[in-house]
Amino acid sequence: MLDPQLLRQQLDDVAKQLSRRGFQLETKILSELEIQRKTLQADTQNLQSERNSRAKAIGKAKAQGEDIAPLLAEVGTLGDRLKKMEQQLADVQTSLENIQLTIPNIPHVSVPAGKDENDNVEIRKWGEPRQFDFAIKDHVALGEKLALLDFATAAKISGARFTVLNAGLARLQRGLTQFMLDTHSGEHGYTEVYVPYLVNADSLRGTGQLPKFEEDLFAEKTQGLYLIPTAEVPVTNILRDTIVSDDQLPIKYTAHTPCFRSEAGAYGKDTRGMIRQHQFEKVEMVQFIRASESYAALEILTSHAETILQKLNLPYRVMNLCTGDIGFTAAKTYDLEVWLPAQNTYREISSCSNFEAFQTRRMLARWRNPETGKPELLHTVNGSGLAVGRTLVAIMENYQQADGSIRIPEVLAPYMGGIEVLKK
RNA sequence: GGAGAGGUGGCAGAGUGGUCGAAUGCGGCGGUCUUGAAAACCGUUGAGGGUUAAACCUCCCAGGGUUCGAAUCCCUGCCUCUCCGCCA
Repeated sequence: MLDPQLLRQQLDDVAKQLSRRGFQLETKILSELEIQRKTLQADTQNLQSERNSRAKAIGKAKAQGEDIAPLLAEVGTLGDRLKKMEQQLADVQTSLENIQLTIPNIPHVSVPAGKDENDNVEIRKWGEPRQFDFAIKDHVALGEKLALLDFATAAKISGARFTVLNAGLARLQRGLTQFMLDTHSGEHGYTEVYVPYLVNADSLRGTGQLPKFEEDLFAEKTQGLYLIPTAEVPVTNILRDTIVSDDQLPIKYTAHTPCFRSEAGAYGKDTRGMIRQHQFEKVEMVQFIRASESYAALEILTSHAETILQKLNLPYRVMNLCTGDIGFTAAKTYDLEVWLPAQNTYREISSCSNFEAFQTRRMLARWRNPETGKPELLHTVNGSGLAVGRTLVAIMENYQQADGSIRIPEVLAPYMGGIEVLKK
């Protein structure tokens, strides 16, 4: 959510900045509602004030044993009028809020202008794609040949966009997850947390998935909960409705969770293999930070995700997403794209964003500034570190050998119980 | 699943229809005293809106209701705790 003050005072400027990302702000409706709100609120408060003073007078008179009947008569229909006006005000405020909840974040000045992913700007590249002297296979062919990847069985159990991992590959996924968590908690200073995978609507509203993106979620019917699309939701909501002290900052969490996405808008996209699944594993990093430090934190957090790719020796590039491609809640996003030889291209494996106060305003996540003594909104920065399923794909394809076997990256050796190669 | 208790400020905990946004204690902050510290004492200390500043308004889990007036009464929901049963 954007700052309501900003929407009141600099509506046209906000509209202009939002147009950079192709969003058209309904300035007319907003300013009309805002005028209504203002007058209604002032009138309502005046009536409330009158009610309060009259009620107090009655109380006082009664305490002194005076006859309160004439005072009661004076009050007349004030209560009813007030009730009506309060209702009107609430309606206007609800309308305003409903609009505000669907307005995306303002892109940071350093976000390049552009329409779609083709306009994203490459910031840097790391590693050399390996030259193969044999005909390479994609992860599906590799995995099925080794009997490690089983889409048919997953389809029988659940349907499309699921997979069953077998034996060494299942272990590799577990090892990868462990490796990522160990690196972030051990070397990057994050606190590991374990969180619920089912969350309520308030949490999803807090991080911005609701109300706009309900169709992307899996809903659980009996309790009205939702399966998390990312650990960002439960982890960020740890600080919802909380004021932390200055000496607790920055707060840095890492968590591993499965993620569940309906992929409603992705029919026919990435149908082969485990690139786009309804269920996948991800390790997430989340930072809560003072406003003045959030852009520096974004750079550092991005480097934490890069560290994982570097340790795994997987070539990648860093993209600065353009105004047309950044997510609804983000002010700036770097995507990390890993080299997939079978697709002969780079594919997204991590997304690192600064949300500024967009989420914390919805969540009321604040810190107390010791200089003013007042609570201020925190900024949130988060990123995948990394998407485990896609990392698995990248390892399979990049570490494949001529005989169809797959080497295990050296850093994962401690997690593999002596397995050095996945083979028949 | 059955039975009961309860949700109040950073924490603990009073308040059960009217000068209550809320006693008191602890904690925090400022000060006095002290060479310094502790102790003691004095003062101060919730959030949001609004205003140049004030006035003023809202918030005692959430949402409804009763009333001139609700933290306090009624209804619904959520959450927590205790006991019994079941159970990874």
